[in-house]
Amino acid sequence: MREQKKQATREALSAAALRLALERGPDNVRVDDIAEAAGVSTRTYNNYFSSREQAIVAAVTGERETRVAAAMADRPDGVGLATAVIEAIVDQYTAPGEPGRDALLLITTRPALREAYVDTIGAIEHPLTDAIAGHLGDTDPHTARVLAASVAAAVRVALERWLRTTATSVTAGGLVVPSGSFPDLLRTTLAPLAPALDAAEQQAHRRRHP
Amino acid sequence: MREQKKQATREALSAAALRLALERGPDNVRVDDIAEAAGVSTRTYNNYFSSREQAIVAAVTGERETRVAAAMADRPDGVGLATAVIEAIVDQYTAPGEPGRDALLLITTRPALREAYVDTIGAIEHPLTDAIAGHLGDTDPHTARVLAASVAAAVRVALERWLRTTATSVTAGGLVVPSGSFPDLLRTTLAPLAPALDAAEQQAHRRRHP
DNA sequence: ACAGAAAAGTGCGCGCCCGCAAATTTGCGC
DNA sequence: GCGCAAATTTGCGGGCGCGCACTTTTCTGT
Repeated sequence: MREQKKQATREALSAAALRLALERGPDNVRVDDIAEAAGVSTRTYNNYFSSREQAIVAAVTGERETRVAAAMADRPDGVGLATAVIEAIVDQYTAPGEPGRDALLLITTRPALREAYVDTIGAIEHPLTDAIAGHLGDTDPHTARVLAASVAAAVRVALERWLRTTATSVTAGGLVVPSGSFPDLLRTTLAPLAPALDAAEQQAHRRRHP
Repeated sequence: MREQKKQATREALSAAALRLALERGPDNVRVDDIAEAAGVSTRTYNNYFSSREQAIVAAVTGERETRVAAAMADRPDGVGLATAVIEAIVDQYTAPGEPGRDALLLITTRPALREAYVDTIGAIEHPLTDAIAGHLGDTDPHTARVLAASVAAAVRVALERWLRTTATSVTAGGLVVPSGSFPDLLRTTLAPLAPALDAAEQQAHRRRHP
């Protein structure tokens, strides 16, 4: 029950942060406002988030770790590791849909928020490590960790590229007009890592059937 | 000449930061002290570094980008890409030697400094990207970028592991007693990425000789 | 139900970060 | 050398981040 309340507070804080940022623009939101809107003290706010940007993007990226873990768990063991990983990640960026469209627009527009958003990608490393380790048979968790970190790095590269190209293509209509879908970009970006994932998988297989 | 003076100021600042941190311990160094020691205003200090930690670790990691670029340039084209990259990186962590031994001890001891130190690894991405792109023939800079980012991520993983294991093995004598050499750990950690580097190299080769 | 422990929230205070605009220094053409 | 433009430095002011000690809330065992 403690845990529940904690998550509730955290969510209230990031929700308030996002709402206020959308209403007045991020630069016109004081930390005090966010804390007050969530009904906690400023100090408590800082116990949850160490920057305004973090609080705002958390409203969008909150349960990504869970979602990644679920997406990996959904892939049956039959499919190759590389495909499983790549498609699990692509899933993350196809589902979001409507609710946070203007939120994403806000984030991708302001440099400070963009940076904070990109930084959140690191959060997928842990679930990815576990999932990959599972596929590899837990024989070498070290390899799983390296591969997960590499995948996260590649996703970051894809995001940066996408943000850079779309930064100039945000039209007056207020809608993002990406030059190509982000899922495609993700697949292209992750492709160079497939050989590494395949090799690890094969080696694990070899180790299981010597 | 402007550029010279700027670099001089930067170096003076990080040198002062490191010296003071070593003398009094990092927590007893005010930003004002660093600025004063370097003969500039506090505000100028903040134009160069956005945190005390950054200034301190910069004294050790300053020209890493240059060194990585040089190490990659030294490898002849004959050697495989994977080997070239791995050995170029290993070079970075075998050469340092004496001058900053106590500095490194300080950095690896304090959590805040450790984090800042680990964060500096991202700086190798750019030179690595260029070098890899060179080896791949500039046909697909995107792939080079992804591979460089992955390598950097792997190095970060190696560092984190090394820091974690050595954190508990710092003895009363004040000397680090790593459980195995860091270069070996680096090679092991980077190994899973070799297939990806090889595959990219082969593909580039195929593209050059269709 | 109650006492004590453990954890979350809070007020205070210090120092740091950084935008802004004015002052100073540097670079360049004459 | 001189003066102008560009770049760098600086002081100021506001807001933020966080350690610390303390209060309040929640959990646990009896």
